[in-house]
Amino acid sequence: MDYSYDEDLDELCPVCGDKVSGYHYGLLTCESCKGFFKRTVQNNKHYTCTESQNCKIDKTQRKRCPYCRFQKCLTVGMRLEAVRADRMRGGRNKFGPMYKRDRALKQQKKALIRANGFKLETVPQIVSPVQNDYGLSSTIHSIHAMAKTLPPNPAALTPADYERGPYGTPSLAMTVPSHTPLAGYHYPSFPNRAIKSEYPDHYSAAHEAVPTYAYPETYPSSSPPDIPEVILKLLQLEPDEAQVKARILACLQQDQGKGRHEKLSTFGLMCKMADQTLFSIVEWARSCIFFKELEVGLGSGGRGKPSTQAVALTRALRVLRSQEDGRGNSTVRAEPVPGSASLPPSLSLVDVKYLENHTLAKDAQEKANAALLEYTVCHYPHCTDKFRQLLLRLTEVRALSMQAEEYLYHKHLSGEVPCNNLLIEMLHAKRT
DNA sequence: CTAGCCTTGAAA
DNA sequence: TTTCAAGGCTAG
Repeated sequence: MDYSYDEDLDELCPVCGDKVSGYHYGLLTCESCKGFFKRTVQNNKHYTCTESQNCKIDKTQRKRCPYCRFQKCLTVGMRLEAVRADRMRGGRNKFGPMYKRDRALKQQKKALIRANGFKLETVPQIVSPVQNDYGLSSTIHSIHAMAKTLPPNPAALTPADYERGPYGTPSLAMTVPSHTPLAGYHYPSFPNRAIKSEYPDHYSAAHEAVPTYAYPETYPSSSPPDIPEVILKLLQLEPDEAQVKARILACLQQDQGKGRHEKLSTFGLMCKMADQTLFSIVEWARSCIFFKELEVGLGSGGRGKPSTQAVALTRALRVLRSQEDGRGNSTVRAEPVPGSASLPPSLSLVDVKYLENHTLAKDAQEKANAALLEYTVCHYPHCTDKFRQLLLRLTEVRALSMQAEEYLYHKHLSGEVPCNNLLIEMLHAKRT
């Protein structure tokens, strides 16, 4: 959904734009499209388009081309199987829980918009009006643990998924349908999308060879996946914690093995560890889905100063590259800040407003936030404040981070931080 | 055939 | 008992 529009937009029928009268056959539609869809499916109607099958469907023209209207019904996600073959009236069907969740999601979004006085896309700025370093990263980290406890297959939900228990076993009570969906309707526009009915058809010729429904795979706004795709992708890229730990340990042992005379203080050791952790973060950023598309030119935009954090990260990346070049020295050799560098995408969420490609970066932030919101609404339906709470944790983390930064800087000034420390390089870059 | 209003009835 | 998304009815 596009959050930048007014919330009233939610009240418009996705087929014709008329006023929505409730959930019908899978999503919020107007009364007329509900009726149209019902008539079409119940009576197994097949229309033809006299034009080129792409007629505009709006409130005034929806009567003109039933073919394109029905096509649009399917495209936006109206469900053939919600039309009952037995014509049973009343009651609830298996879509109930889905409607409920969709409603909750919409409400949460609205509440959020209202509560903050502005639109969701600007939410990142509540978190930190000054800087957004690793905002996305920390967000992902904070939910990583939660995600791990979830069932392994979070593919897009269909109503059938609501009927399964938390461990994938169908719950007995739900396996017998109270109403029979209308089977056998086949709409030629989506030949590849035909799926088999999940239920036996008690009423029509039982177990026909090809009892097919057809509808597009997309299910806009009404059936958010268990775990949003964005989050899944990010999770795939999450560095393996054990690996990171092992690397840090190896690095420390390597130093130890060199038989250095000055033994590192605890603080010194921690700096080393932080340094290595920083590498992991930069590495993560380099492969992160959002950043891959971004190409950021520093200093060439003539649009204010480049992000100092970006500069710092540029250094980090150059150091990383020099390591990769095979000289194998794990000691940091920071290079001078380049006047103009092609920044890998990794840095773009850092300080969106200074980046050339800030539209993409903003978009990434929006996506991440939307995904997080969706996730929290789905998985913490009873904790309506979860999303905000998580965002608040981020502010706390940032506050801590800034304290640590101050501390580190003072330590550095008094000469207590080991030289060749990437951390300090970044600190310098930030402060210049 | 359309679309607004009415009736139903299982789930919440 | 209330809800609300199914199906039904019917004037236009």
